[in-house]
Amino acid sequence: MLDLKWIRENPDAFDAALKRRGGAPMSASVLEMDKRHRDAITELQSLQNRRNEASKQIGAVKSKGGDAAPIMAEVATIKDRMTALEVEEKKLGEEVRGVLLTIPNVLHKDVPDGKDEGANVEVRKWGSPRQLGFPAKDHADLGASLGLMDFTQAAVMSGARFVVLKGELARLERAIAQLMLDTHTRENGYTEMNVPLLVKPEALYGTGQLPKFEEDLFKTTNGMYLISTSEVTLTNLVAERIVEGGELPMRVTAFTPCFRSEAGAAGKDTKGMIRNHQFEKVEMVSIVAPEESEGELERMTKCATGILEKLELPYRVVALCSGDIGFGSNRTYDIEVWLPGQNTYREISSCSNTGDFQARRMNARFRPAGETKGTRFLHTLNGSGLAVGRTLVAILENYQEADGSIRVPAALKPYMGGIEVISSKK
RNA sequence: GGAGAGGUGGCCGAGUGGCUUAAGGCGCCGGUUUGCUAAACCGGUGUAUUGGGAAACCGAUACCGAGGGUUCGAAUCCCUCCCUCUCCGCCA
Repeated sequence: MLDLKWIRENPDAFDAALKRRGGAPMSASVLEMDKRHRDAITELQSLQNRRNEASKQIGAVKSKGGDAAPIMAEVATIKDRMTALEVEEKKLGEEVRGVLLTIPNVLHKDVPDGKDEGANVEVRKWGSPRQLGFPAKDHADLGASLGLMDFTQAAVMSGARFVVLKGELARLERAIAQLMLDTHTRENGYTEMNVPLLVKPEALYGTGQLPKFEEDLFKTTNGMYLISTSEVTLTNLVAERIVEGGELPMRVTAFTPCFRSEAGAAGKDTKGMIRNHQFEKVEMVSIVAPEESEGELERMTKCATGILEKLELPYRVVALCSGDIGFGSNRTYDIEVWLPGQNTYREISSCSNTGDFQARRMNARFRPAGETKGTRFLHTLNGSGLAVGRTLVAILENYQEADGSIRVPAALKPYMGGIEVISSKK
């Protein structure tokens, strides 16, 4: 959510920011609504002031045995106006907030302009695709021929976009998550958390999935939602809180399932486990002071790419352009891993700085160290570290051998109980 | 799910309709005293919105779990909901 005061003082910059996102100017309508709201507040407060004074007089007069009827009559005359104003003020306030909740974050000045993902800019590249010397298979074919990846039976119980992993592949997924968590907790300063997978709508308003992207989520019959990413729960750890400055930076990570309806993705990535309704992800969230967030984004991106380097998987880092960047983010780096089966780089992580955008929605503030009064909004960042399912895909495709077996990456061997090669059980 | 007890500022805790602009204490900040520390004493100490001001600041309004209601006036009375604790039942 944007700062209404900032919009008041910088209407032109606000409209320019909307334009970069491909939106129409809104400053005039927002400020008009804001003006009506504030006028209502001002009038209501002056009436409340008069009522409070009159009520005190009534008490004083009555205690002396006098006649308070004239003053009571005066209060009665302003009562109707007050009731109406209360209703109006509330309605106008909700109207303003409702509009603010649908406005995307202001982009960082260095975000490249562009209409869609075609305009994203490659920032750096690491490793080079291995020369296989035979035609690459994709992960779905590899998994099926190993007898350890079953989409058919998953569809029987759950429908499309689900998978059943078996034996060494199930273990491999667990091993990948272990490596990621161990790396982030031991080397990168993150604290491991175990968080809820079901949340109230408020939590999703806080991180920005609601109100605009409800169709991407699974909703339960009692009005809760399955999380689409543990960014939601990890970031909401500071919701409605005032954090002491000395506690910053807060770095938290979690390994959780994620649930997405993939409403707008019909026909996209229908084969394999690239785009499933349920997948596992290790997420990183950093809560920092405003001055630190730009540096933290670079740091977090390196924490994510560090995993790919441990796994010796070639990747590139891409700066998202204005047309491709997420609603709440002011700047995003996508990390794309090389997939021989698709002969291309595919997204495996997305690291975003949301500035104070989510913090405003969540009312997440901090008191700078050494200051006793006053609070400021925190800055929040989130990044996948990494998508575990897609990492498994990348390992299958990059470590495949001509006979369809999979070598276990060196970094994962300690987590695989000595297994060096995953081969067909047929 | 059943029965009971609760939810008041950073923390503890008083407060059953108007001398409460939420007592008192702890903590924290500043000051006095002091060779230093401690103690003692004095003063200060929330959040948000709104109005005024260039600003430091000054005024107003709201906030005692949340939302409604009664009343000239609500932390206090009424209704609904949420959460916590204890016991019982069920359960991984």
